Amino acid sequence: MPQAAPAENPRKSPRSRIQTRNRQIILDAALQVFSENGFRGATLDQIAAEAGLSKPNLLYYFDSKDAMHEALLARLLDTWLDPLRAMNPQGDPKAEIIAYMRRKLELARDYPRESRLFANEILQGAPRLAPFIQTDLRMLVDDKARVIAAWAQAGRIAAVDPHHLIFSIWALTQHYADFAAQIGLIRGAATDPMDGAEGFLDHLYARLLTP
Amino acid sequence: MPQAAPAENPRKSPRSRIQTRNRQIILDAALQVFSENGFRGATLDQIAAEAGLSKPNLLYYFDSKDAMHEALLARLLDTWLDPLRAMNPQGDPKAEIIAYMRRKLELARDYPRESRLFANEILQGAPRLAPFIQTDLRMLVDDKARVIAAWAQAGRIAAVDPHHLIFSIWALTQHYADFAAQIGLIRGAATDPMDGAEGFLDHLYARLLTP
DNA sequence: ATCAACTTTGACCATCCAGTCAAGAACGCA
DNA sequence: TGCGTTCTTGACTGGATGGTCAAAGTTGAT
Repeated sequence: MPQAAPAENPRKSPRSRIQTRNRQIILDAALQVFSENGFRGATLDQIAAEAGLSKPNLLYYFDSKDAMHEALLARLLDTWLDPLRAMNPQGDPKAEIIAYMRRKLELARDYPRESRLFANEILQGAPRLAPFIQTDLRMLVDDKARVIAAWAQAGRIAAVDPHHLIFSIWALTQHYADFAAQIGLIRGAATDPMDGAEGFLDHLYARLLTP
Repeated sequence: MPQAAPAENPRKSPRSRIQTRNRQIILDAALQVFSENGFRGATLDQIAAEAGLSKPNLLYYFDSKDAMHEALLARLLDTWLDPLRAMNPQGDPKAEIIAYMRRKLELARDYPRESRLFANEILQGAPRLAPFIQTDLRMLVDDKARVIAAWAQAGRIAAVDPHHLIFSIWALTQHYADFAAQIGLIRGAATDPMDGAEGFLDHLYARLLTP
């Protein structure tokens, strides 16, 4: 009985140094390839090449292409909600909202591949994220929407639809990651696509929210 | 010599009623499938099923899967620039910009599949649209950016970066088409994802642009 | 040094999928 | 109705691709 039964254990909870290291390398490569080509557009051979490992080796660490994708999404969701969670109902309304926008903009700048992976997923109708969006994300958004509504009610910010406000922050910040190719082609590849974005968005939300 | 030489002519410039009708049916089906699954995720079998035609029949009207995709993008670009083109340098600045935003929002509402097709393309790095974006779109954007800059200079609207202003309009309007799945899951599938969007965006740009 | 467990890979398989082909069906003009 | 042209399709092909397998290489505890 060769290759006894490393089948299940090692992949679920990596223990050895090699395990952790290679799983990390594979996920990085997979993120690169998935975010560039979408799930179906990505091939294991591409990921293997990117990771510098053989294709069967990939499948030693992950049960399937799907498993890699799932692991990436799980890793992503871990940090995706944090910026919104951090919005403090006790803080200054305008400052809190703008700080949230800035954190999202930072995510778009620092993790554009994650943003594109997410965008790809939603574009396809969110087949794998629907459960998460419908529950965790929805509850969080509804919660914060109530906070914003209360701020507006109290006249501490202008009266705006809280949901649309949140959507606008998502749209405006993620646009710089998801549509970077377009921005680069229009403003010239030389200039950083995000140059001036923070100033513009600061100004926009300051204007929008001032009562 | 069977199937003499319908090879080139009929596909380039459809003449018969059947030609026009079936090319149309195929493009509609292809748009549906491409926008749902991306180019690589779409299969000819899916498109054939959606169109109610056999796969070889598809390839009688279009030389390849690529040709269908190209035809769709060409058709899309025909109308994609019009709303921005229509922005009138002689008109009232704020009204012109808001009218442009509204036209884009209408496009997102009426042609969400086209919007997603476009988004898919840009997400993949705009491989097939780069030539168009780098020339036609870029020139148009630069042109209108100058108009907006002049308006700002003259104090007729608030001082904003014209490029970021245009990007913000793209981001905010297309978001409702491209991320419709997410919005639907958060606000409940019952309510129209675009409900309240126009009011919110009107308010946003009115606030942003008032000097 | 030894051995069992862990890691790596070349060769392979089954399926999917874009595209081909030749024969047959439908159309439209005489 | 007859006939050339236009349409349609079942059966097929070649290459890509996700995944398997058994053998070989490596590691680390004793």
